Amino acid sequence: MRELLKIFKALCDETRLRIVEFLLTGEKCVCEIVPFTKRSQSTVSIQLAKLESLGIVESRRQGRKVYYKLANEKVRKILKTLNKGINKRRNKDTDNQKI
Amino acid sequence: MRELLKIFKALCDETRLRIVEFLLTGEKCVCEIVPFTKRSQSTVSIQLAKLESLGIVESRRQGRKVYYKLANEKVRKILKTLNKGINKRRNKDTDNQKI
DNA sequence: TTGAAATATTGATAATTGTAAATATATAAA
DNA sequence: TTTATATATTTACAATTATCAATATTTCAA
Repeated sequence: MRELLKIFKALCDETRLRIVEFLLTGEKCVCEIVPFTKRSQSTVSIQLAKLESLGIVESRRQGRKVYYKLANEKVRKILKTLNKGINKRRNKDTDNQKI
Repeated sequence: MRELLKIFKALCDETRLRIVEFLLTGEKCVCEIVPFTKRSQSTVSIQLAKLESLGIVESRRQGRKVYYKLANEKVRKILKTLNKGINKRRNKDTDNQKI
Protein backbone atom coordinates (compact mmCIF):
# COMPACT_ATOMS: atom_id res chain seq x y z
CA MET A 1 0.00 0.00 0.00
CA ARG A 2 1.32 3.46 -0.81
CA GLU A 3 2.33 5.68 2.09
CA LEU A 4 -0.29 8.35 1.48
CA LEU A 5 -3.08 5.81 1.84
CA LYS A 6 -1.44 4.34 4.94
CA ILE A 7 -1.47 7.76 6.54
CA PHE A 8 -5.14 8.36 5.86
CA LYS A 9 -6.09 4.86 6.97
CA ALA A 10 -4.22 5.51 10.18
CA LEU A 11 -6.07 8.74 10.90
CA CYS A 12 -9.59 7.84 9.75
CA ASP A 13 -10.69 6.44 13.09
CA GLU A 14 -11.53 8.60 16.10
CA THR A 15 -9.52 6.47 18.53
CA ARG A 16 -6.41 6.43 16.39
CA LEU A 17 -6.69 10.10 15.51
CA ARG A 18 -6.89 11.00 19.19
CA ILE A 19 -3.86 8.84 19.94
CA VAL A 20 -1.83 10.50 17.21
CA GLU A 21 -2.89 13.97 18.30
CA PHE A 22 -1.86 13.06 21.85
CA LEU A 23 1.52 11.90 20.61
CA LEU A 24 2.07 15.25 18.91
CA THR A 25 2.85 16.51 22.42
CA GLY A 26 5.56 13.90 22.91
CA GLU A 27 6.27 10.30 23.74
CA LYS A 28 3.67 8.62 25.97
CA CYS A 29 3.28 5.26 27.64
CA VAL A 30 0.23 3.08 27.09
CA CYS A 31 -0.96 3.73 30.61
CA GLU A 32 -1.26 7.42 29.75
CA ILE A 33 -2.84 6.84 26.34
CA VAL A 34 -5.60 4.56 27.59
CA PRO A 35 -7.34 7.06 29.89
CA PHE A 36 -6.85 9.83 27.33
CA THR A 37 -8.72 7.91 24.65
CA LYS A 38 -11.46 6.62 26.96
CA ARG A 39 -11.27 3.20 25.36
CA SER A 40 -10.52 -0.18 26.92
CA GLN A 41 -6.90 -1.17 27.33
CA SER A 42 -7.24 -3.95 24.74
CA THR A 43 -8.74 -1.59 22.19
CA VAL A 44 -5.96 0.92 22.64
CA SER A 45 -3.32 -1.77 22.42
CA ILE A 46 -4.81 -3.01 19.17
CA GLN A 47 -5.02 0.45 17.67
CA LEU A 48 -1.45 1.19 18.70
CA ALA A 49 -0.36 -2.00 16.98
CA LYS A 50 -2.21 -0.91 13.88
CA LEU A 51 -0.57 2.52 13.94
CA GLU A 52 2.81 0.88 14.33
CA SER A 53 2.23 -1.55 11.46
CA LEU A 54 1.29 1.42 9.28
CA GLY A 55 4.56 3.11 10.15
CA ILE A 56 2.94 6.00 11.98
CA VAL A 57 4.31 5.37 15.46
CA GLU A 58 7.13 3.42 17.03
CA SER A 59 7.52 1.94 20.47
CA ARG A 60 10.14 1.06 23.02
CA ARG A 61 9.82 -0.87 26.22
CA GLN A 62 11.25 0.49 29.43
CA GLY A 63 10.68 -1.87 32.27
CA ARG A 64 7.03 -2.76 32.43
CA LYS A 65 5.98 0.24 30.45
CA VAL A 66 5.89 0.63 26.69
CA TYR A 67 6.33 4.09 25.24
CA TYR A 68 4.97 5.16 21.89
CA LYS A 69 5.98 8.14 19.81
CA LEU A 70 5.17 9.58 16.42
CA ALA A 71 7.44 8.17 13.74
CA ASN A 72 6.11 9.82 10.62
CA GLU A 73 7.02 13.38 9.76
CA LYS A 74 4.32 13.67 7.12
CA VAL A 75 1.66 13.02 9.70
CA ARG A 76 3.13 15.67 11.93
CA LYS A 77 3.22 18.02 8.97
CA ILE A 78 -0.40 17.38 8.04
CA LEU A 79 -1.74 17.99 11.52
CA LYS A 80 0.50 21.02 11.93
CA THR A 81 -0.71 22.42 8.62
CA LEU A 82 -4.31 22.07 9.67
CA ASN A 83 -3.73 23.64 13.05
CA LYS A 84 -2.20 26.63 11.31
CA GLY A 85 -5.52 27.08 9.61
CA ILE A 86 -7.17 27.17 13.01
CA ASN A 87 -4.63 29.59 14.46
CA LYS A 88 -5.24 32.00 11.62
CA ARG A 89 -8.73 32.57 12.92
CA ARG A 90 -7.63 33.05 16.53
CA ASN A 91 -7.10 36.25 18.46
CA LYS A 92 -6.64 37.40 22.04
CA ASP A 93 -10.27 36.77 22.91
CA THR A 94 -10.36 33.19 21.70
CA ASP A 95 -6.77 32.23 22.37
CA ASN A 96 -7.46 30.30 25.54
CA GLN A 97 -10.51 28.45 24.32
CA LYS A 98 -10.52 24.71 23.85
CA ILE A 99 -10.18 23.67 20.21
CA MET B 1 -18.31 14.44 13.31
CA ARG B 2 -15.45 16.93 13.40
CA GLU B 3 -14.06 18.13 10.10
CA LEU B 4 -10.60 16.66 10.56
CA LEU B 5 -12.05 13.19 10.92
CA LYS B 6 -14.31 13.74 7.92
CA ILE B 7 -11.30 14.58 5.81
CA PHE B 8 -9.40 11.47 6.81
CA LYS B 9 -12.46 9.26 6.37
CA ALA B 10 -12.84 10.71 2.89
CA LEU B 11 -9.28 9.93 1.90
CA CYS B 12 -8.77 6.54 3.55
CA ASP B 13 -10.08 4.54 0.62
CA GLU B 14 -8.10 3.96 -2.56
CA THR B 15 -11.02 4.76 -4.85
CA ARG B 16 -11.91 8.01 -3.10
CA LEU B 17 -8.29 9.07 -2.77
CA ARG B 18 -7.78 8.58 -6.49
CA ILE B 19 -10.91 10.59 -7.24
CA VAL B 20 -9.77 13.46 -5.05
CA GLU B 21 -6.29 13.43 -6.54
CA PHE B 22 -7.85 13.53 -9.99
CA LEU B 23 -9.99 16.50 -8.99
CA LEU B 24 -6.85 18.38 -7.89
CA THR B 25 -6.32 18.96 -11.61
CA GLY B 26 -9.75 20.55 -11.99
CA GLU B 27 -13.45 19.91 -12.33
CA LYS B 28 -14.34 16.59 -13.98
CA CYS B 29 -17.54 14.88 -15.07
CA VAL B 30 -18.45 11.42 -13.84
CA CYS B 31 -17.81 9.95 -17.27
CA GLU B 32 -14.17 11.02 -16.94
CA ILE B 33 -13.80 9.89 -13.36
CA VAL B 34 -15.13 6.38 -13.91
CA PRO B 35 -12.42 5.21 -16.36
CA PHE B 36 -9.75 6.97 -14.30
CA THR B 37 -10.61 5.02 -11.17
CA LYS B 38 -11.10 1.67 -12.94
CA ARG B 39 -14.19 0.98 -10.89
CA SER B 40 -17.77 0.35 -11.98
CA GLN B 41 -20.00 3.33 -12.66
CA SER B 42 -22.18 2.53 -9.67
CA THR B 43 -19.22 2.29 -7.35
CA VAL B 44 -17.86 5.63 -8.47
CA SER B 45 -21.26 7.24 -8.13
CA ILE B 46 -21.58 5.96 -4.58
CA GLN B 47 -18.10 7.14 -3.60
CA LEU B 48 -18.74 10.55 -5.13
CA ALA B 49 -21.92 10.80 -3.09
CA LYS B 50 -19.93 9.90 0.00
CA LEU B 51 -17.31 12.54 -0.75
CA GLU B 52 -20.05 15.09 -1.26
CA SER B 53 -21.80 14.20 1.99
CA LEU B 54 -18.47 14.64 3.78
CA GLY B 55 -18.12 18.11 2.29
CA ILE B 56 -15.05 17.25 0.24
CA VAL B 57 -16.49 17.77 -3.23
CA GLU B 58 -19.45 19.51 -4.78
CA SER B 59 -21.33 18.87 -7.98
CA ARG B 60 -23.32 20.63 -10.64
CA ARG B 61 -25.33 19.20 -13.45
CA GLN B 62 -24.89 20.48 -16.97
CA GLY B 63 -27.21 18.74 -19.36
CA ARG B 64 -26.85 15.03 -18.94
CA LYS B 65 -23.46 15.32 -17.35
CA VAL B 66 -22.64 15.95 -13.71
CA TYR B 67 -19.42 17.71 -12.88
CA TYR B 68 -17.60 17.31 -9.59
CA LYS B 69 -14.94 19.55 -8.12
CA LEU B 70 -12.95 19.79 -4.92
CA ALA B 71 -14.76 21.87 -2.32
CA ASN B 72 -12.43 21.66 0.64
CA GLU B 73 -9.35 23.82 0.84
CA LYS B 74 -7.85 21.82 3.68
CA VAL B 75 -7.83 18.71 1.54
CA ARG B 76 -6.10 20.61 -1.23
CA LYS B 77 -3.63 21.94 1.30
CA ILE B 78 -2.85 18.51 2.72
CA LEU B 79 -2.20 16.92 -0.64
CA LYS B 80 -0.21 19.93 -1.77
CA THR B 81 1.86 19.83 1.42
CA LEU B 82 2.72 16.21 0.82
CA ASN B 83 3.63 16.81 -2.80
CA LYS B 84 5.98 19.55 -1.70
CA GLY B 85 7.84 16.88 0.22
CA ILE B 86 8.21 14.98 -3.02
CA ASN B 87 9.30 18.07 -4.95
CA LYS B 88 12.06 18.77 -2.45
CA ARG B 89 13.82 15.67 -3.64
CA ARG B 90 13.40 16.51 -7.33
CA ASN B 91 15.82 18.11 -9.71
CA LYS B 92 16.16 18.76 -13.44
CA ASP B 93 16.86 15.12 -14.18
CA THR B 94 13.83 13.76 -12.40
CA ASP B 95 11.46 16.66 -12.94
CA ASN B 96 9.55 15.08 -15.78
CA GLN B 97 9.19 11.67 -14.21
CA LYS B 98 5.85 10.31 -13.20
CA ILE B 99 5.20 10.51 -9.49
C1' DT C 1 -42.78 10.50 -28.13
C1' DT C 2 -39.29 7.19 -28.36
C1' DG C 3 -34.58 5.87 -27.72
C1' DA C 4 -30.03 6.63 -26.13
C1' DA C 5 -26.73 8.49 -22.93
C1' DA C 6 -25.27 9.88 -18.26
C1' DT C 7 -25.82 9.31 -13.62
C1' DA C 8 -28.07 7.68 -9.29
C1' DT C 9 -30.20 4.15 -6.51
C1' DT C 10 -31.19 -0.49 -4.94
C1' DG C 11 -30.13 -5.10 -3.51
C1' DA C 12 -27.00 -8.58 -2.48
C1' DT C 13 -22.70 -10.13 -0.72
C1' DA C 14 -18.11 -10.72 1.01
C1' DA C 15 -14.72 -8.50 3.64
C1' DT C 16 -13.06 -5.52 7.00
C1' DT C 17 -13.56 -3.00 11.11
C1' DG C 18 -13.77 -1.40 16.00
C1' DT C 19 -14.91 -2.86 20.36
C1' DA C 20 -14.54 -5.14 25.01
C1' DA C 21 -14.04 -9.19 28.07
C1' DA C 22 -11.09 -12.73 29.05
C1' DT C 23 -6.72 -14.58 28.90
C1' DA C 24 -1.71 -14.66 28.13
C1' DT C 25 2.85 -12.72 28.52
C1' DA C 26 6.50 -9.91 30.39
C1' DT C 27 8.66 -7.37 33.91
C1' DA C 28 9.52 -5.60 38.46
C1' DA C 29 8.81 -5.77 43.36
C1' DA C 30 8.08 -8.10 47.64
C1' DT D 1 9.28 -17.64 44.06
C1' DT D 2 5.06 -15.36 44.42
C1' DT D 3 2.40 -11.38 43.44
C1' DA D 4 1.15 -7.21 41.21
C1' DT D 5 1.45 -4.21 37.28
C1' DA D 6 1.68 -3.09 32.34
C1' DT D 7 0.80 -4.50 27.93
C1' DA D 8 -0.41 -7.78 24.18
C1' DT D 9 -3.27 -11.34 22.21
C1' DT D 10 -7.40 -14.04 21.55
C1' DT D 11 -12.23 -14.56 20.95
C1' DA D 12 -16.62 -13.12 19.75
C1' DC D 13 -19.71 -10.06 17.76
C1' DA D 14 -22.16 -6.20 15.78
C1' DA D 15 -21.59 -2.71 12.53
C1' DT D 16 -19.79 -0.70 8.62
C1' DT D 17 -17.74 -0.96 4.17
C1' DA D 18 -16.65 -1.43 -0.76
C1' DT D 19 -18.04 -3.58 -4.63
C1' DC D 20 -20.90 -4.74 -8.78
C1' DA D 21 -25.10 -6.04 -11.42
C1' DA D 22 -29.49 -4.62 -12.20
C1' DT D 23 -32.74 -1.13 -12.29
C1' DA D 24 -34.45 3.62 -12.01
C1' DT D 25 -34.17 8.43 -13.15
C1' DT D 26 -32.93 12.44 -15.77
C1' DT D 27 -31.92 14.78 -19.85
C1' DC D 28 -31.13 15.39 -24.62
C1' DA D 29 -31.70 14.17 -29.47
C1' DA D 30 -34.08 12.14 -33.23
